Amino acid sequence: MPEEAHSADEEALVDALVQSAFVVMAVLNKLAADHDLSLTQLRVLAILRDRRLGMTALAAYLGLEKSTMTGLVERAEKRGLLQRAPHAVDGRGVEVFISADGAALAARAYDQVAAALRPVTGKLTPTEQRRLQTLLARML
Amino acid sequence: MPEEAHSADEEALVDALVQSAFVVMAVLNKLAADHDLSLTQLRVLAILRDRRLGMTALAAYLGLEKSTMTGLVERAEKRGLLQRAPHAVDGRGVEVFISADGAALAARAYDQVAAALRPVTGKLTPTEQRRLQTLLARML
DNA sequence: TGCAGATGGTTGGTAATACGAACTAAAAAG
DNA sequence: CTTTTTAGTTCGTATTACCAACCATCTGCA
Repeated sequence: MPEEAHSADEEALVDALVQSAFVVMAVLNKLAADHDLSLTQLRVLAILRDRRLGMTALAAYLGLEKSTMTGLVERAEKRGLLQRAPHAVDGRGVEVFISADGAALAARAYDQVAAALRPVTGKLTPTEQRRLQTLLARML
Repeated sequence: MPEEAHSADEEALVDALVQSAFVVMAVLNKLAADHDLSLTQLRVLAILRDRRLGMTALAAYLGLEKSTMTGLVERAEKRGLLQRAPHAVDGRGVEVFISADGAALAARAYDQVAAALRPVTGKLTPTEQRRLQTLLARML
């Protein structure tokens, strides 16, 4: 028994969204791999581009358990992409923030994402691109 | 040095695409987890909904190494979601195909994806939804 | 026909990801 | 000043995924 009836239109939209998600993810994944990063690590760098966060907050952003973060951050720190420092006020807390190397890598990766997606986005005219962007923005 | 200059428009579109990809992925991931599946396993089920494939072909669809497939398919088979049979003609080959249970689960999951995305897609009017779908389809 | 090379899969080893449960230390609440 | 909550880490486990090495079979070609 289906959860709920759905129209052909809805089906088409869901398909399109899922498919485009996989395309984007494939690009991100490959790009991350080129830099010897996992997708998650790339996400961490992206998140910390303009923020400093504690482990728990970071985990929340990513939708992961905090216990997962320890190793993740540890490895990134060992590679000099992130840094950890005890929280100024809260004696338990740790603040994670991006290093210069990490920021540079994040910036480079960002450009590469745009470049890698250009063949895809390029199939639309500039007007269409703006319309697509607007629709997606409205949806999120 | 940036790979290539990019406009503010392009940046906005890339951001929107990436963000929507993560939203969709989060939905898929959670949904898969609800069924005790990984995202990859869910993908396998989706792919095999209307096909039988060999291990190598399946790996190609997923963009993974064939050695990765062995364990993946093995576990899914053990759970009765997939089946394996020697290829009729090619003595080396294995054909992987979905079982009745697997198909049922895939169908259920599909409905749930649509349902889970409804709060998101629902932010657009039906007309906008159609336009979005059209634009995404043109792009892919 | 017969053998060299290509192809399909598995195996084994390794690293990373992610979870949950249990634990320490510090902070907040009472 | 206890009790409880919160922040992070540690430990054990399963899964994902890769690579290299490895059979078995199949294909091309001499």
